[in-house]
Amino acid sequence: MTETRPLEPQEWEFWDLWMRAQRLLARELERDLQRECDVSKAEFSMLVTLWQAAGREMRVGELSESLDWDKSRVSHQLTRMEKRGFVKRTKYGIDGRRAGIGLTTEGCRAAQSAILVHGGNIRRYVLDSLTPEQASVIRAWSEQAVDRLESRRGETASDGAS
Amino acid sequence: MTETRPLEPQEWEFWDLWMRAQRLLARELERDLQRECDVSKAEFSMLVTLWQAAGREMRVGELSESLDWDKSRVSHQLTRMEKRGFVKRTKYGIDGRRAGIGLTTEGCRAAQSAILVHGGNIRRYVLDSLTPEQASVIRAWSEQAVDRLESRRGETASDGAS
DNA sequence: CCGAAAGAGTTGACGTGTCAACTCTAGATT
DNA sequence: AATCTAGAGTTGACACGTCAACTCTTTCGG
Repeated sequence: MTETRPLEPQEWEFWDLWMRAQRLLARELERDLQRECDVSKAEFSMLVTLWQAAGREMRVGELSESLDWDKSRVSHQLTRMEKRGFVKRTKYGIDGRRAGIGLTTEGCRAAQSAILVHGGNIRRYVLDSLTPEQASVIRAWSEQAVDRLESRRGETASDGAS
Repeated sequence: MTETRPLEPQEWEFWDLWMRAQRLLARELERDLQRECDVSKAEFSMLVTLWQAAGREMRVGELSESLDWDKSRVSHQLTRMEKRGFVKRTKYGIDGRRAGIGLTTEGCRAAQSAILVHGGNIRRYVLDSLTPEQASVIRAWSEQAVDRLESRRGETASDGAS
C-alpha cells in the first residue's frame, strides 16, 4: 500500500549533500583528534564517560547503557584500551562479582587533554560557524529525531518521563 | 593560539544531542536496509555508484573518486562484494591494464531493490518530518560545511620538505 | 539440595575502515 | 634500449562494530 516511489533527484541531492557534510566533518574531527592527541573517536567516547564518573569505577553494563553501545562492543574496546594502558579492569571482592572499570593515570591524562583539544576543535569547526537560527533549527530537529528514534526502541516500555 | 577553554556544558549538550540524533538515524536506516534488502551501507554505496554508471564499467580510481573513499577501501570492498557475487572485476585486454568493475545480474537486482527501499525509508524517517524551514537551514549548513571542508583538503599538504 | 533460567561479561568470527608497504605497468629520462 | 619513476591496484596488519555463542555466578523452583 505504501507507494514506494523512488526519491526525486532533488531529494537525493539534498540527502547526499547532508550526509557528505556529516561525513567530512566527522572525518576532520577524528583526524585532528588522532593527530593532536593520539586518541581515536571510540577511545575518546570511552575516556569521556569514565572521566565523567569522576574516579568512581563503572561496570560494563553502566558503560554500555551510558554510551548506548552493545555490551560486547564495550568489552572489545576495553580490551584494546587495557592494552594501551588507558583503563584497568579491577576484580570485585571474593564474592566473585565481575570487573569494575577505572581509568589509569595515563587514561586520566589522555582524557583531560583530549577533552580540551576536541572541545576546541568542535568549537572552531562547528559551533563558531553556526548562526543562532541554524543552531536553533538543528537543536529542534535533533530533539525531534532523538525522541522519535529512542521511543521506537522501548515501544511498550514505560513512558520514562516522570 | 586560540584560547582552548573547555566547551560550556550547554555547548556539550547541544553537540551531544546532535550527534546522538545522527547516530540513531544512521543506525535505524542501516538496520532497515540490512533487514529488508540484506545489503549493508557500504554495499549500498558501492551498488548505487555502479548502478549510476548505467552498465558501463568503472575503474577503481573512478569509484574511489566518486565515493570519496580511499582506493584501498574500494579494493577491500570489491573483494567482499565479489565474493557475494554482486560485482565482477573484468580484466582489460592483453595490454595488461588493470581491472574494470561491473555489476553482475545479481548486483543489478540488489541495486534496484535497495535504492527503492532505502529511498522510501529516507523519505519516511527524515524527509517527511522536516519542515520547509528545517530543510532549508540544513541545506544551507551542509553547503557551508562541505565548501569549507572540501577546500581544506588540498591545503593540508605535507610540508616539511620545502 | 539440585538444576533450570536469568544476568553479566567475554570471546570468536566476520564485515568494515585506515595506513603503509607492496606489485605491476606505462611513460619519461638518459 | 635500460632504467627510473609515477600511477593504479592489491595486500596485510590492525582498529572498530555486530552478532551469536559461550562462561560463570546468582537466583528461583522443585
